[in-house]
Amino acid sequence: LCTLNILLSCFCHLNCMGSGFSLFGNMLKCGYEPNVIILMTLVKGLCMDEKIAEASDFFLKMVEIDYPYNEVTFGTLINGLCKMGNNRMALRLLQGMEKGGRRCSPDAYVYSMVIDSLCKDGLIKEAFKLFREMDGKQIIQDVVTYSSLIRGLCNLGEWETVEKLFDEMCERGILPNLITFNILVDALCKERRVEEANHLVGLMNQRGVEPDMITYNTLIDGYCFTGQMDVAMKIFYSIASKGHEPNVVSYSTLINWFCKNRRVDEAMQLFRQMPRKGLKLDAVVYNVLICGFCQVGRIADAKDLFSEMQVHGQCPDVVTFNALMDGLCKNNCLVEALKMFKQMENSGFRPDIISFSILINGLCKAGEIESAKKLFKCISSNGLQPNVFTYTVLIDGLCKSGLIGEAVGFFVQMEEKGCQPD
RNA sequence: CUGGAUCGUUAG
Repeated sequence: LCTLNILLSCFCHLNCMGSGFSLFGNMLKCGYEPNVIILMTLVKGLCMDEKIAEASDFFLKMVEIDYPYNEVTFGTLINGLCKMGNNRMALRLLQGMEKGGRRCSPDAYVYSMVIDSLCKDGLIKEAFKLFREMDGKQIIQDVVTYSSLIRGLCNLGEWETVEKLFDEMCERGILPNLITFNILVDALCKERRVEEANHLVGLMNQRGVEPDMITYNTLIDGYCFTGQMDVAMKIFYSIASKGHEPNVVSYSTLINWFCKNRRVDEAMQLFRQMPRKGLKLDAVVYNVLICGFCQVGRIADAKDLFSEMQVHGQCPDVVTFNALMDGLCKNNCLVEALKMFKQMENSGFRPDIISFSILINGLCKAGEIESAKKLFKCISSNGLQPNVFTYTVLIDGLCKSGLIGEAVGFFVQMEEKGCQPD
């Protein structure tokens, strides 16, 4: 095991986590019980992503000097795993805590992290299992544990359970805090129940929980979402009287909705106010506007913003490129979109599944079915998986070109690959 | 002084 671990560390050093994982897989197949150390090596390598070399160095030293890893070390690592969406490993590590040479008892922190992560994957049943497991281990759930679960349940629309949990936590003296309320306010808004959300904000005030900028931004987005931009603007302007100042998110929320309603020039006005209010323009605001201009066909303006953001020191990201590529595709500039795809890859940005879907869609709509299929094949070699969107644009393209047989083939394929048609 | 939950942006 020791030898294998060193090898594993080497993979980490070399930034070859793929090899690291296959080694790990082989270890399991050969019947080795991975110990805490092995797992931590693996995790650390993953955690740091770009900083793998340093992380491994550090960890090797930890092992050498029998560094007293503890609940916090575990917490850091489990958190890293969760953030990467690797629930399986996070769970393994959670279970491994008690088994290591130095026994660590899992605490509410690690449990909450994993519960939260499971919830974000919609695995509410698993999350509840852990929640119960805590009871068995006499680990007392706290406000974070409850808030995470509540958020997960909200996302699944399980409101009855939400209410039950909310009451339960109150009864146990675990009082909902600002974040708990913000979660609920947001969930109500996303269900278009904005008035209830607003009412809840009143209620939290009564309970002595002061709304913060996140609360107000959430409401602003909710009112915009339900077509009540006027109400949203009122809230926006009333923020100052509540002792806060609108921040970047407040602005980008409104700008986004002006764009969505094709009111790009008003969006632009708000945008130009931001520096005067001392707000730093971030990549998101730029992305919102670039997308807005593309959607009304003002590609030139979108490109201007693309340059401007770089001048202002904001690095374009995948979203920026995707928005522009989509705009180009939909405005008969397919060739330029493809050029941008190359430019993105050359400047070290990894296209995501959305990039591929956009281009496949563009190719299909331009009648370039063959190229679309070719690009579809490239998806897996980029370490990505086609999703419902990807399949849909391709199937649609095939159908519209009369290639029904091939379309059916992809339909079958998507189901086989566990991608649910919607 | 170390680890956990909440708001805004891109594709059918």
